[in-house]
Amino acid sequence: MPELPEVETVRQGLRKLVLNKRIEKIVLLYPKIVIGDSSLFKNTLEGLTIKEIGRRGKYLLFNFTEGITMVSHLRMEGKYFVRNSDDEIEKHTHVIFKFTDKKELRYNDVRKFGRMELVRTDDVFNLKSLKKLGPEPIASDFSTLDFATKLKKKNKMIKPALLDQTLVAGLGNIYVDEVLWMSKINPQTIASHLKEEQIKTLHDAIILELAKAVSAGGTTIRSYTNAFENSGAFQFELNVYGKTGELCARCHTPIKKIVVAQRGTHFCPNCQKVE
DNA sequence: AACGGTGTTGGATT
DNA sequence: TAATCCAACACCGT
Repeated sequence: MPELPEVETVRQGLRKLVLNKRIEKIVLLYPKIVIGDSSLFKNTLEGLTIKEIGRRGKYLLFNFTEGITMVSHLRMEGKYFVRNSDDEIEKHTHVIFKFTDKKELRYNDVRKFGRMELVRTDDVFNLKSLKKLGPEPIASDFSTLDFATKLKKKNKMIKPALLDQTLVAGLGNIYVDEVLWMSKINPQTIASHLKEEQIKTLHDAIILELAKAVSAGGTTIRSYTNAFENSGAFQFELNVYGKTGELCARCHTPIKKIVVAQRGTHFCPNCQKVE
């Protein structure tokens, strides 16, 4: 499911739903979702209150009282929603955060790939997974110059380079295909071969596209919903992802799908020529 | 009905 | 060090 726009939309919904709620009890139906000692996870969180919910890249950061943070990654299909404590437990619910007001936050994940982990709030950005993240894709953090310098050193195709989160945080398979189409860059172009002008275009497309997707509440392909269980609307703005065989909006050439770095990759063979 | 593909990440391998 | 491959899991469409 979720790339940066979806995670951000989930974050905004969760803030409205669970901020300042106190956890009375944690129920772990599938403890493997938790990284580290699951009893410690449970014992630590019981009694704490959710004070803020942040985001870094595709990671949600739940800040609790007592200087504790839960780092949560939804991976492919993780989702959070709120239920009453007497509502039936759905099939793929794995973690339940029961609040003192008889509401509960439930973590649901069909594929069980998502993970959550407790760390001291002061140590969050020392986590290996967060430490490696590149800048947030907003103009104030994401410098064109720095992006260009790093790309010139990458002896790797641009698509996997953008997916690995170190050049810029938050892009996944959908938005990478979209921003490359926007920038007329072939996904198999070696990053170091990109021209100055293309890098600038790509940089700006990343910022703009992700901002637009956040405004639209993210992209729902099959299962993504936000914390209120609403779908996003950005799927209607996509130009290449899932459009195999449909005509390119710019030049009317059929969109092609290939595999690049083990990921399905959609592009226009006419607009996005290899450099 | 079996098989390949699915929005992600990180550990193993080279 | 860095690039590449693949497992973790369940479901869906062909």
